[in-house]
Amino acid sequence: MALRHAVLAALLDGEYSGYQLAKAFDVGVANFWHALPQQLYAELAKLEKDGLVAGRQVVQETRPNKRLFHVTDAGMAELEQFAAASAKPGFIRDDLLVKVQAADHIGSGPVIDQLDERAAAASAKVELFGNLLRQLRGEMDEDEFLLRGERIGPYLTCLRGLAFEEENRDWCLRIAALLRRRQAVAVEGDGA
Amino acid sequence: MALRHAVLAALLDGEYSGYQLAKAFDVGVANFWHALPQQLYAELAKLEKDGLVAGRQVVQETRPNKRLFHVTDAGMAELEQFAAASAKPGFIRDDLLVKVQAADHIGSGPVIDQLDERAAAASAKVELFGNLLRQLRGEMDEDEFLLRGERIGPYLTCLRGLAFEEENRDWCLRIAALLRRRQAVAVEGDGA
DNA sequence: AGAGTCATGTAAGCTGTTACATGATTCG
DNA sequence: CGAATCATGTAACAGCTTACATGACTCT
Repeated sequence: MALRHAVLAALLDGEYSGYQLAKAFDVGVANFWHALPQQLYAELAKLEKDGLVAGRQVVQETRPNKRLFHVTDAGMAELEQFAAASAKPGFIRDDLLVKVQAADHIGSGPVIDQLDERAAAASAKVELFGNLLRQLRGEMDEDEFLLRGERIGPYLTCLRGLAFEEENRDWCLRIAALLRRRQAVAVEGDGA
Repeated sequence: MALRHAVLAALLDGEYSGYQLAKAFDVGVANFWHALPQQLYAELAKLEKDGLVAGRQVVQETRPNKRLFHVTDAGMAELEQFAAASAKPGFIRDDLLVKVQAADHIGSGPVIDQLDERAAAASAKVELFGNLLRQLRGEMDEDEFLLRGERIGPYLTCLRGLAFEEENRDWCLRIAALLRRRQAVAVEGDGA
């Protein structure tokens, strides 16, 4: 059970519909977990069946009706139990790393392009996370907020996401530049 | 197909048995992908059936016989095609982040312990990766090696792994310290 | 008029994890 | 003499991704 607890943790911030959760777990944000809408609808159904979340129907006029979910007492207990259990280490698993690993045995051109793309995507996320952090802490400065803020969970995971994307961006740019320089060196070598 | 290409990329460095690959893809190293032994044996069987790798039997006297695999021409073509296809972004997916996200709604004690553990594990990996990098570049200094070294793929992915684990360690230590301070502040508040 | 958003799912297939199974050798 | 290493798998299950399906409303 993996997504299960991520959904419960997300619902701590208030009531959300499947659709709203889907946006939060989407490519754009995904500061502490990632999942597709289908998975979320399925997981919410299971969570409700197990009594860990409860939903209430909200009738809308100009929009389709929706169901807003919140965590039940049983859900809180489940989360607490999860938090106490030992966590397995999280791993990097990234296609782009595989390509870089192979880059000197295959054509590095396409890999360089993808490093550039990824760097741009990472930059965008850095900015996004920066904005999100500013929004979460509001008027307070960071130290003050972290010590006395009421809901710091999302802020902390967002900090991790920010650091991750910054590293990502820097690494991609560095490796792209390097592979380009190596291409140039290889051509020189051919000429001599 | 995900693991598939990771295995092909790993086999670019030479011949490996399933067992040896399993160690490389294990918790300890896993600088660009992670997988369990069972998965690797299964994947190698599939890759061989598809003609992307070929194995040769090595008879040993004091040890069980083993099969060493290498990438075929078809395998290289497959890798090249993979490298050209656009990569989907890699996501963070980590139990510990979920726990931190929920930390201010549940008991933060167990979470703090796990942050400490994770920081220690990350430190160990930082050292491991540092050694690996030194070993890979040998006598050369880094810039020289990166520009003119023959096989830099593993070095580059290891750099990414190193940066990731350093971030991981720093974040865990920072958050653990913070949550402890908040516990102290909360107690003060109760007393007042 | 077409694209995007709101809103919710089903079904099939692929990938990854957990548990189980075996057996000799080497190291402490 | 017990634990770890070498060496290879099978079987069952859980989790994730891709493709498909529907329909009204809003913005450009």
